[in-house]
Amino acid sequence: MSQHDLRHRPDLRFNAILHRLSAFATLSVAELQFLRDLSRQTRQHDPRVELCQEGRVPVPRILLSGWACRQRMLGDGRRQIISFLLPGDPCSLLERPAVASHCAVVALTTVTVVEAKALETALTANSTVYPGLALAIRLQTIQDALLLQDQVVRLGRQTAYERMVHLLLELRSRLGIVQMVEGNMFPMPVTQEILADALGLSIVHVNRTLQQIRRDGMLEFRGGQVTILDLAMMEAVADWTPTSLGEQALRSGVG
Amino acid sequence: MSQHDLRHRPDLRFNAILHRLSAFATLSVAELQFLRDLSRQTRQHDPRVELCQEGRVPVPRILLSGWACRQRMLGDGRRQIISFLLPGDPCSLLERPAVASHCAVVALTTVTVVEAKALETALTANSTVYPGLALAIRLQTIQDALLLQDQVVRLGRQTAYERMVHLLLELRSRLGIVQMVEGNMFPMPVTQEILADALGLSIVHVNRTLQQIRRDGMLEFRGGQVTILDLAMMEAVADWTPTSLGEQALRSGVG
DNA sequence: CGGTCCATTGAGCTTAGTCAAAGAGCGTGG
DNA sequence: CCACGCTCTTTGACTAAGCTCAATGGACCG
Repeated sequence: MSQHDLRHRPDLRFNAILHRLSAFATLSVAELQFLRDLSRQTRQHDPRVELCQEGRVPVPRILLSGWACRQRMLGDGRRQIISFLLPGDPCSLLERPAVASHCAVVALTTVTVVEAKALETALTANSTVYPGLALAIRLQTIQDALLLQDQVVRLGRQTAYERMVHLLLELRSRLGIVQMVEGNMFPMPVTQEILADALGLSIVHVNRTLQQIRRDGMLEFRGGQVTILDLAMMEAVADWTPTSLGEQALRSGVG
Repeated sequence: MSQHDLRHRPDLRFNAILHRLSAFATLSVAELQFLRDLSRQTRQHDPRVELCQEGRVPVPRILLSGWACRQRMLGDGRRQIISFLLPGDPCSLLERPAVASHCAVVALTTVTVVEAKALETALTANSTVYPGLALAIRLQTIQDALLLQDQVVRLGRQTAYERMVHLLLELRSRLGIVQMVEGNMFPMPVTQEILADALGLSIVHVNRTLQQIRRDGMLEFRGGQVTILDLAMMEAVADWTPTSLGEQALRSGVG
């Protein structure tokens, strides 16, 4: 299968960062050029590689392609995925060492990352040089906090079925920003074990829940691709609100 | 009973803000005076009052006494408490409207709050006037993010028993910063329903879990006061790490 | 004294977890 | 080309954590 071709064409990979950041602020020509220069130096990592180790001083990066996650391990091996990092997402960029080092960032698929040290120094040294980038990164951080609140609600007060649907809606929404949703399809390159660790469920239960959702005609899930069949039903099931992602709130909060 | 006397003596109430902020940064005499002036104007609210409504433009405040929480409601009435706000905690201070308006802030007890608009303007206008306060507030925000990660791990991967112990350790640790832990006792002025909504459990199960913890000799819980009896056992049960609160990480991240 | 709010208890049920085994898909090497 | 091993998905049977419903008891208050 070649469903990943699109995501691995270099120009479109770069688009992930571009789309993500320009979704949050209007970027000047100079800023776009800066990002372009930045993304010349990419590095690849295999699945399971720790991009940031828990307790280590973090290196600022931006994810170009592939999926990663922030995660925490309990003493006996239980894992909780705090959040997913999708193409275009910065990772420990302009974060205090304290926050970044508090949980590990791990590649879930093969990932391409950009070293963003230059961006970080440019922004901390003089915040007026790239005002658009500064704003975009700040809003990105806010988005992050909102998603974390959603995660808490999911884990605390939603059933397995609702959790799964809600997470899929979140991923669809976020992938849409970086143009990775085509029609009602989007890539989903993770195993059911990973979904289990994100949703606080067992692998077996994730499997059965997904089957139920498919049987109810809400979506298809084959070959690493999700196809939404009944968006309205999914939104009703998951108690989804458009502001759940914070897009509208973000825009209104800027002006 | 008069176990709340201490917390209602004005000078000690003020100490909450003082303790909280000076735990994160060394404050100058001018900064201390600024806080003192700020806390002249206090306002009281009853339990269940919404300090910030979901979707409204938030007013920057600091909690002087009493407990509050950030919460989100689902369409059918289910409630999830995102985080507890304790004395000394700022509430939508220097937060983007987007984040603050995404969930409601509700008083859990009678609360005294300080309007912190003046602090916010002072910090945004010129960040060099009160460098200590600016740093303290920034670190406070970081602390918040770390606690949210802890909450995700609790809800996602810990049992009811572990969750409860872990939350109690978190509260003890946070109350310690504002000098509200005396020996191994601290105030716990919330109902079991509130604990349930914070921990993603039912009221009944919270009740049984607390009983089990008491029976196991880890703590006592009477008259709105918790007494820790076996801290080591609690830390072992909850997989507690000293950096869980981020205190150490915070300090190391500053220098 | 009745009312209200909260804690507690019991019984039965449901959701989700565990254990174990069987397919399915894929890459590799013979 | 096929067999093997690996990883991931799927299924069944059973278990257990936690929920719901319903009732009781205790404390406080007007």
